[in-house]
Amino acid sequence: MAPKHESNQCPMESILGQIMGPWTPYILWLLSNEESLRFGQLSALIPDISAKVLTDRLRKLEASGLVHRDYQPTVPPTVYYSLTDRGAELHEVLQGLNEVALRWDAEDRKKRLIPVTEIIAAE
Amino acid sequence: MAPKHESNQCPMESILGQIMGPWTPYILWLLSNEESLRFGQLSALIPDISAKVLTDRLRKLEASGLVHRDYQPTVPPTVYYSLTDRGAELHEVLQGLNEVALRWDAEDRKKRLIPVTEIIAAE
DNA sequence: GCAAGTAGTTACCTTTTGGTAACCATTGAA
DNA sequence: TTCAATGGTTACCAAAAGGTAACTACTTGC
Repeated sequence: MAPKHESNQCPMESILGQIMGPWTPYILWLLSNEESLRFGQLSALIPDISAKVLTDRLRKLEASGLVHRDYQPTVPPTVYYSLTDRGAELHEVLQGLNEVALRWDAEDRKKRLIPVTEIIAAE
Repeated sequence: MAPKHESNQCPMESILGQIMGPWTPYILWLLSNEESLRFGQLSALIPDISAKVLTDRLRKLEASGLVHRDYQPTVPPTVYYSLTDRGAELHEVLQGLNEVALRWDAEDRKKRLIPVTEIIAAE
C-alpha cells in the first residue's frame, strides 16, 4: 500500500504526502522561480514527463492548495499555473535543497574529472 | 517509466532522484534527529512500512552515500543506520520543511476547529 | 476544407511497486 | 528441546502507476 499520508498523526508525513513523489517537487521548484508557467511551458521544461502525469500532478497540487490554476477561455485555451501563498512558503526549502544539489553536483563533477586530469598531467 | 534521474542534466533532478519517493525523506528526517537508529527502531517509528520496503530504501540511500550501515555481528545481529556527512547536509532543509509542516498543521487544525467554536458560542 | 495550436481526457496495456508469508542463521534462556 | 530475538531475503501475487495513441473543442490561417 502507498503511505497513508492523509490520516495522520505526524505533520511531516502529511506534508511529504502532498509534495513528494515523482516530479512533484520539481514542478514546485520550477513554479517557485516564475510568476506563472503555462501547461506547455512546464511540459517543455520537463521533457520526460507525459501530459497524463503532468496533469495528474498539477491536479493534486491544486487539490492540496499549493498551486493555482488560471484557465483563460481563449482560442486555443491558455492555462497559467502559479504557486498559491501556501505553495510559496516552500520557496526557501526548495532553494536550500537546490543549493545542496549544486554543491553535490560540483563535488561529483570534480571527482569524475580526476582521471581526465591525470591523463593530461601524464602527457 | 519512472523519471530517469540518473542520466541528467539538472542537479535538482538528480538530488530528487536520490531522496524522493515514498518514505525516503521521512527516513532521512528520522535519522537526522538521532545519532543512529537500528533497523527495528526505524521499523517501529514507521509502523506502516514493511521490512521489504524499509530494506529497499535503506539500501538505496546507502548506495547514494547518504546513509551508513554499521553491521555488528552479535547474536542476534545488530545493525545501526546513521547519516553520512553528505546525508547530514540535508539536516537544515529537512528542519525547514518540518517547520513549514508544523505551521500548516497548526493552521489546518485551527480551521477545522472553527465549527466547534461556533457551536460553543451558539450555546 | 484541412491543418495547427492548446490543454487536456480516455481507454488500453505494460511495467513497477508493494504486500504477505515463509524461511535463514545463531545462541541463550526456559 | 524448543522458543525468542534481529535483520534480513525470497517467491508469489495483487495493486498502482505510467506510457501511448486516439480523440475533444474551437478558431485562425493557408
